[in-house]
Amino acid sequence: MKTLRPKPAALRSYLQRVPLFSQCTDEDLETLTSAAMLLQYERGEHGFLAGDKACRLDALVSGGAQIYRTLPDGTAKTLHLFSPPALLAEAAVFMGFPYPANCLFTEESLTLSFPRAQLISMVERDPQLAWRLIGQLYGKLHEFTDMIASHGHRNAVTRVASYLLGVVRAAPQGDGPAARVVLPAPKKDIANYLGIRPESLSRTFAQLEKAGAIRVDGQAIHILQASLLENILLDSDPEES
Amino acid sequence: MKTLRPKPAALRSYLQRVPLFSQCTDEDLETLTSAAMLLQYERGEHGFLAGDKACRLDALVSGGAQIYRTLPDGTAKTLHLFSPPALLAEAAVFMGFPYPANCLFTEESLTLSFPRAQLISMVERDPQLAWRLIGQLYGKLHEFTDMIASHGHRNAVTRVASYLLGVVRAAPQGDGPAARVVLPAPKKDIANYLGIRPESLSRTFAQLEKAGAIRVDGQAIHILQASLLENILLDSDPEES
DNA sequence: CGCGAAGTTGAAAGTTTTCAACGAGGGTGG
DNA sequence: CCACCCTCGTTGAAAACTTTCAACTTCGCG
Repeated sequence: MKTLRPKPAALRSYLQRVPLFSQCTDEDLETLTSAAMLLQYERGEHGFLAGDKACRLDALVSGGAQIYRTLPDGTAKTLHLFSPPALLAEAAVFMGFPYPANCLFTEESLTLSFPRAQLISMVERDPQLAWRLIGQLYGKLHEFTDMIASHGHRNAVTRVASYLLGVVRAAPQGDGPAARVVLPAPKKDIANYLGIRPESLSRTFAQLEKAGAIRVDGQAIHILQASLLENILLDSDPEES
Repeated sequence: MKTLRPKPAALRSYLQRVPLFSQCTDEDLETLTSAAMLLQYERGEHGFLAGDKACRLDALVSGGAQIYRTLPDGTAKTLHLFSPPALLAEAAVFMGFPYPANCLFTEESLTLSFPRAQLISMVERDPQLAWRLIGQLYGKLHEFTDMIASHGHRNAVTRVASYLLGVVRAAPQGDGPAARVVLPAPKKDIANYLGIRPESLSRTFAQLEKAGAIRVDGQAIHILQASLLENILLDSDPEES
């Protein structure tokens, strides 16, 4: 982890990409800019560990991160995959609780880091900001809801199809003939996130590729026929060619 | 669904059991009491459906409820099982979004129902209340986190053990020699919540019973040896007798 | 008393995991 | 600049697990 010293203007431009602060008053932005730090993390480095005191809020502005938890039997379960812009563990930070899980950067990343005390006082002064925070939490709750629902899918093919469709929907690219999805983490982490083994994910990709629904090119997945994926969700027996 | 007309004093006593409002000022409690409705639902009745406009907040004060979503293939997935006291879909209500899932009462239940507009203005007047709301959302986020993590458990036995331990921990009863857990819904719904078939849950209970870890008595589960369950979580090979 | 929903149990079928081996890619050090 | 190593990803075959299908029992309720 390295602390960068960017020009205030650059810092300000990063700041405006963070959804929570995008509509702040100039005064608040000024305060934030003066106290925020721009941090650089290597791939494989940890942002925080479960149990750490949450005294700073990190906003991911570039790169990628994952939140994972270590289960009693020693294995790890990925709870969340983040692409920028995203807030990391904002709920724990605002509540002043220790982090409930670990944060690992899956690529070289940049984060904006804000001291908790300052955020608290800003929220207390500005009801608008409180509502936006509640909105953030709602959004995350909704994501988790979707994730749990998708774990209900019977087999691996369905879960993967559901995941791919979810990502293309969230991506800003045209979903026309051949949308492209770049996986936000190595495939083994995607597999863990989806609740299957890396081998199963590999086989599932191969199967979808053979069916003509996608084309796999390293971490990039080309969606050739979204309709095929959608059919898999509708009926788990899409009579593959 | 039937609207009851309780005495204000009774209504007030229900109100104080709702965590979000337990520390409200007398004035706020007065306002809430005058606008709140006490509703009675039958087992099998719906509180709301996905897509409905969330214009009231329901607090479960007795009985039981489940939140479930219908997947594209027509099957249902239970996302949450509620025992009183609990708030139902508070995030959607405060954000003014339509409900993202369905609410079904698993037993005859009583809820306190508050009009959204009133809650919003109360939160805006009272920063303390806003923080408690954020705390509520944090709590729910945390629950979902645990749930997703528990879906990471390899086999059904481990998931069930994890679930049982989670419930005893949340229950106020002594966890001494033989704690007792009453399932908050029929076993088929518990199974769905855990992401397994009812048959598998039945077999798993039988297995745990044979191992001497629990005793199943209808919807009541006696935890005979919590340590056995904990061992299952630590190592998925607890050399069963 | 009898019906229907819920739960249990058995055996076969289907899926995923596990174990193992191999190939490709990136980074490091000689 | 190349060899080496380690991680990641892929593929195969066997093992383990869950689901499915079906029959039967239990329980609650009219």
